[in-house]
Amino acid sequence: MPRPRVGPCPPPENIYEFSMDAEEAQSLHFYRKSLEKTSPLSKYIETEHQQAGLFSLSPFDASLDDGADLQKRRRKKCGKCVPCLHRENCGSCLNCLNRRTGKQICKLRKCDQLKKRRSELEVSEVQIRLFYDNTKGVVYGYTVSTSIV
DNA sequence: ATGGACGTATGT
DNA sequence: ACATACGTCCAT
Repeated sequence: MPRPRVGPCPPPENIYEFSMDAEEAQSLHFYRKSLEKTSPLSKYIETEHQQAGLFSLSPFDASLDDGADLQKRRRKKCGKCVPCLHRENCGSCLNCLNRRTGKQICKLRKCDQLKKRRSELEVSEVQIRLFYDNTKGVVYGYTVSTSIV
């Protein structure tokens, strides 16, 4: 795998944008994972790619790992909504008062995403940006983002 | 519909 | 090992 250029900007090669469904995105992710296992340098290079911002570290991208039990894996708080930004437990909601047996986060801190049933969330498509050099036919990296309807 | 209990995934 | 809190089941 080629080395990415380090820095805040993507390398000046072509950027190819397209969308794929979640299943295709998983295949791409598995392919990347298999490359990591077969190349001794791959882990190091992967880190460089991440530092260069070429691979998405978004929660959804992480969730593409091991897609077999995607449905079973616990979701994580988004970290950006108002409830997530609350640092302190209110101490007076039912969840706070029932902390020991209830094992639930303070109601004021409950992430907006996690309030929804998983069945209410539908990933419509996955946007991919490929960074590549078409003179060499080399892909330097990609980013992944999802849209949810 | 709402809340309580609990197993256990997840991160440290 | 331990704390947190998600997912699920059950009662109301």
